Amino acid sequence: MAATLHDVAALAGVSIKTVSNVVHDYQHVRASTRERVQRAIVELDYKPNITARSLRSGRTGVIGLALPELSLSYFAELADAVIQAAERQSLVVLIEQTGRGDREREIAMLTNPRLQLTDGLIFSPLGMSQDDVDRLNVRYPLVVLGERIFGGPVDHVTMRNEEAAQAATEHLIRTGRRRIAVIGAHEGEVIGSAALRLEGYHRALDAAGIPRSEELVGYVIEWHRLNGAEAMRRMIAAGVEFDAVFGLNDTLALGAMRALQEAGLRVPQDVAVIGFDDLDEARYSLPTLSTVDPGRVEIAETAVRVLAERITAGATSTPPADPRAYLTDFSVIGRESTASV
Amino acid sequence: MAATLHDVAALAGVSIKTVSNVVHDYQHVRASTRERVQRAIVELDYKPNITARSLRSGRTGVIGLALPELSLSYFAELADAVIQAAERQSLVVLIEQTGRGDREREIAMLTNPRLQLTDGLIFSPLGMSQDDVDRLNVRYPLVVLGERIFGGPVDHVTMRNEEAAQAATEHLIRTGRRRIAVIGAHEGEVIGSAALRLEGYHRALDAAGIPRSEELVGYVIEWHRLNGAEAMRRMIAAGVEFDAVFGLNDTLALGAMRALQEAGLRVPQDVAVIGFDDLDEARYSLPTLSTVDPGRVEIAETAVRVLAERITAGATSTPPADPRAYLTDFSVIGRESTASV
DNA sequence: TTGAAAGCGCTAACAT
DNA sequence: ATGTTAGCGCTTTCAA
Repeated sequence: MAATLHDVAALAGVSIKTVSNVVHDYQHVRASTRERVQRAIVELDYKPNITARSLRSGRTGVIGLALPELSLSYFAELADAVIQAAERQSLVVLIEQTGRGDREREIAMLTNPRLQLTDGLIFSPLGMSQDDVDRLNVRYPLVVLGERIFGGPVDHVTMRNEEAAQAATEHLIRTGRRRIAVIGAHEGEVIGSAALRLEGYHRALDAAGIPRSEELVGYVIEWHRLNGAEAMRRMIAAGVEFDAVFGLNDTLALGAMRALQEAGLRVPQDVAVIGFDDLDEARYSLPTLSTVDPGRVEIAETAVRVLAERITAGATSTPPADPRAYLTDFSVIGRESTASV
Repeated sequence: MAATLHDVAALAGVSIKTVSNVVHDYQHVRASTRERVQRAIVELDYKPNITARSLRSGRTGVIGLALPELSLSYFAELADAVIQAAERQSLVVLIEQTGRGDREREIAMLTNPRLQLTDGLIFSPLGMSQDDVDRLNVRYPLVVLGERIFGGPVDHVTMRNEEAAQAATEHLIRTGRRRIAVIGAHEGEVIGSAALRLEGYHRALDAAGIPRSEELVGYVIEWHRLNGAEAMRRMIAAGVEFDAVFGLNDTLALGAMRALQEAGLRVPQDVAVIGFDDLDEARYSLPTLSTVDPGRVEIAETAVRVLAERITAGATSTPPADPRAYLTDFSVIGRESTASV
């Protein structure tokens, strides 16, 4: 059995309060007493019981991170960043997976009793929508990521989807491209990353005086390589002419690039390609993929910081009286796939 | 403030024991009483306090997973599998990252107080070695993954590296290849995945009567795409002749494939390529990458099951008196990169 | 400067 | 079938 405060107190010949004082670096402890206690702590290899401490304090030092799936590279890299940011705040991260856009599971996650020993939650929904905004009315600190829900009763951290997508498209236009295909649109969807990024794409076209063309929009169901490749193949097969492709995320762009190469089209000579996300693998494809860094690390750091602040602020009121929205900076990263030819 | 057992008991006009009985589906509760209690539970929205329960029971329902980094696809996919397996056992997973082979951090992780509210740990070291085997003598349930340490005092789950690598090489030989390069060896290393897989490669050559050739071994420092591409480029630049490449993991193989294509070599016509790991992305490269599925899902499931068993068995003795080793089944997955030409 | 003691919310042994 | 009660190990008044 592990040593407790009582064991240490008994060995040092003091009360548990004194041991507790020493453990917490309380100032008013006589030096000799402190030393005696410290020796006992070392001798018994005493470690405070975090569960007991949590029961008293109501804090566990654990935050939850609910995301779709770690197999999706974007979320794996996001989780990496969140864990690192949490570590700097002496917090530890418990990860729950909600699946690829499973609305029901996402809603259920918000009341998951497994989150009980968590001080707060960073939540990245993929299936919920604006209609579900009331579900965010939870009694614990919550920070929401992404662009499924805006204006909720909780803090929100997200990227500048529209502006970043516009910048990516402008990057293509700047290299002289005019027939710019976009891969990854969601049929009839008006919320979420797909809709916002598509809107940014349209704005860039409009600003440049390039007419919009429905045949240049590639629709997909999911944002995986396969879908990107299939949408691209369909467009090629339909005889659509284009000189550039904007993949609404890197994975789609990589899939599209594969389809282009299969069809004998050279990247970037015949077709320039740009993605979105700045995944690790965008740096290693052939050719390397130009993309947009949407500020993933900043998103993680902001989310953890804001959550930690709400936790520290205590249960004054949850949801908070002053929910805030945070937007991260983005940057376009030019690589081989959009190099001038 | 959240409702407690006492609140429910008061409202229902019973003792907390009765409420507890209802919560735990204890049989001997009069139907009318049960219903009254249940109504009170609903009315007060009572949720058992897991921290308090943990303090009593000594269990938290949380297991730790310590791995190098989620940004490394293999570990992201492993974590995904572990979380899913844990969920089936009603366990939740807390993830700690130790970095890319940082021995010190790995050793420190084993005594990390942040793991206190964890019932046990699944540990995937990348920097520790056989010399550190004594460090695994911890006082909590521990399952070790990988091939850095064998014969330790704890349960161990790993893949059949040698046999799987031999099978991958034989797959290449079966398609008529004789000059088989291998990418990813670690200079002077005798333990770990690299050494084991290299040994499997050699065995396959020996069995087929193909002479070993040092010039066909590509050394790298890390197992990333970049290293695979660089090692491949060096070999091509040195004028080494080969008709196949075995990447000691998928990432290396994908990097090597990029270098081959840069050099104008066709895959699989000029050079066949096979990897190791069966990452998601191996299914989407151009050409799709043949690989070995080392049984990642089985590793995760076994690790969680064994850990859960040790936890349930209780603190009879940790380390266990009968540490066991588990080996998973593997399978070679033939895709385009090794298709017959 | 140090100690005594009351809980945090729950489980489980014991009692009725 | 239901109630009483003693802790789990810690923090935190309140006293001394």
